[in-house]
Amino acid sequence: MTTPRRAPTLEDVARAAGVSRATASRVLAGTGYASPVTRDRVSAAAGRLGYTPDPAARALVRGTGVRLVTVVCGTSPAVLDDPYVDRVVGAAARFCAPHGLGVTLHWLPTRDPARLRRLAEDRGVSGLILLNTTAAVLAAVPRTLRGRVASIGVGSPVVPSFDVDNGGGTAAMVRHLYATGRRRVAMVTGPRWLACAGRSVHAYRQVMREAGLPARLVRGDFTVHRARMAAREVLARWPDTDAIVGISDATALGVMDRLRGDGVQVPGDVAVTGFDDIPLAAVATPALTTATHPVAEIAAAAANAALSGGAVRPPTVFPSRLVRRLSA
Amino acid sequence: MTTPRRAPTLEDVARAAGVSRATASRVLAGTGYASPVTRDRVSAAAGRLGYTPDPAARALVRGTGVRLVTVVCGTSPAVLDDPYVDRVVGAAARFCAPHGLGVTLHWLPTRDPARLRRLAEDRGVSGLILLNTTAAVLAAVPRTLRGRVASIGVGSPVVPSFDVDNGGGTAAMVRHLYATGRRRVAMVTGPRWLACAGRSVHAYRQVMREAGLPARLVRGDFTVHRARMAAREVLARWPDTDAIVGISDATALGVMDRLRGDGVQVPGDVAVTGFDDIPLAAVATPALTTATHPVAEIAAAAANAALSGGAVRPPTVFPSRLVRRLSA
DNA sequence: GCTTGTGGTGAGAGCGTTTCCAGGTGTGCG
DNA sequence: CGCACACCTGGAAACGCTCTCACCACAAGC
Repeated sequence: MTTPRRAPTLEDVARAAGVSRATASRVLAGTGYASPVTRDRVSAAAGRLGYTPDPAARALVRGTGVRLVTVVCGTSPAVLDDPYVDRVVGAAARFCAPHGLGVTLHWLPTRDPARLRRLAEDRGVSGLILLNTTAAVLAAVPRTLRGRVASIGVGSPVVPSFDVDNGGGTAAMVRHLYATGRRRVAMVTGPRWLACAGRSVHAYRQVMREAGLPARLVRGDFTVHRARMAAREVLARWPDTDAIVGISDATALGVMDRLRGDGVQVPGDVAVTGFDDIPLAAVATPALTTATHPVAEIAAAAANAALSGGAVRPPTVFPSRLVRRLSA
Repeated sequence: MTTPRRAPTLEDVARAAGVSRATASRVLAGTGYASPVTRDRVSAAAGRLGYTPDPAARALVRGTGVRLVTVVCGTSPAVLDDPYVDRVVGAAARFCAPHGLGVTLHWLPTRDPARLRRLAEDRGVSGLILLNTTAAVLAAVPRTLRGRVASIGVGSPVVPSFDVDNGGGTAAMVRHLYATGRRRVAMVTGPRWLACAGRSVHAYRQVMREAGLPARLVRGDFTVHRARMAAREVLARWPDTDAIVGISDATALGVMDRLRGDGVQVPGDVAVTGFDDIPLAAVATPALTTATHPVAEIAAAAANAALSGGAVRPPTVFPSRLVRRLSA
């Protein structure tokens, strides 16, 4: 009877190549000296045996941790239920797989950013992606974490940050509405403390101001439920509204649902736009005009930054492209 | 100047409690003997120091791995892009976080299930969740993996499996259509090789047969794009169709979009139903009648099974509840 | 008295890796 | 020739944890 086929260790590779463990390690890591012939023999042996380094042993000796944590800031753990979070986690997991690193999800109360310290001290954590942070949270990032954190959605001078060009996308959207004759354009936003929402709102305000038009803002929270109520509020306050900019596709879909319920024609009476270009935007009624949001690319870039600990550069902004469909 | 606050180790806890490392380990793990007073002292010390065991060290010595891999079977890596996969990964990540385990994503070619062996031999892997598997893939699960695998979506005698009650949900749906007067009910399915799709189709066939009605089946693939084409095909082949059962909400939404484009009234001319109850189902036009699908619960249960290595029991079936809205 | 348990404890090995350090060779140069 | 210096290698010490094993004290049984 054969043994249950233990995974090959560095020791096995070294023995097969006729060198010491230290040498094998050096060759495989590509650090330090190694003669060409040893190099070949070691890599050959490793290939033949199908060697993969044990991430646990490696993490232990390097003191480097074994998982990437996606930290979602918010007022309650319910923020973890957002499909957006799942997309980020999925993309991060895809990125981390080749490194033998897993991904984990964690809720951080916005009111108590000090809890970040726990994560900073956890030896299992090799990097953090901060989602939906605030300036306060970013300020609470302990020094020991510098180089292991990346932020998605809010820029920072001390943490590498990544996001879609909310401002540019929203500005283009509002201009598009203007170009198609809309003048009484309202916006359903997200929570005020979210920076990405802030940038969108800012862009909206700016374009409207440039056009000499007043801003019409109603707060939402990214859920379709809240968006429905917001739509009603918009029409109650400004009955002549002829366009509503949703901060996200879910928001826009909620708005359209409400308008339809009230017998308002889209885009005939009121044009509606979203942001994100989720797959279902194309099959909404009418098909939703929106702007792209490369979530997966952004998450991968953030994961990379959180793991490679590069220098802090100005926030990386991913372009957003207008997708014109029927709703506006 | 203080040192950068190294995370406390078991050694530190032991010293603080005045016992040996071995004893501290026993107390914290709850294994073996320990007098009540020692127990108290150790737990107190651990609490005071904020001790968390290093997952890497623990995995190393226990030979237990450090991440849970979500294996998605399919013909191309594109299967990883399915939002459903992200939801499973997100839920698994939430479940694994307290254990210090990360989650990773991996594509397994349906044609080449032997590649599972690589994962089985990877010491970094402590458990596997198989998604969209086939009987062939399940048969290829190496013995060394028994007790560390769970399957979502397809049952197996050797692997604990979990899924929503596709059959029951679909049967209830078809009966609902029948009860509301629909007699010429078609179905847009998923790929034939997917077991979950098979169960839905089977249930549909059975209910139709019991009612003495012929089955009308068109294959889809869970994308809205394919669903649109499938809808057209349905109407081309059976112009008198008065209801279409979608295998998923995305499918149903695609179907509705096509019907609308063709000037067919929903639910006036044709009723349409989905499956999953995604948030956007409620804001579709018309609001989509569908069945619930507790993805997060299922994923958590599967993660638990893959990690705890319990005995193989008959597949665990999570109930699906009918959600009646306007489309049927 | 001596054995046999049984509850409680600590010394120490070992998990697989990286890395420091102490050697070796050889080559070039004074 | 002697010495520096580059190149190459292996021994061994960590990293933080679990777990086997040996040990000690005490009680019960012959």
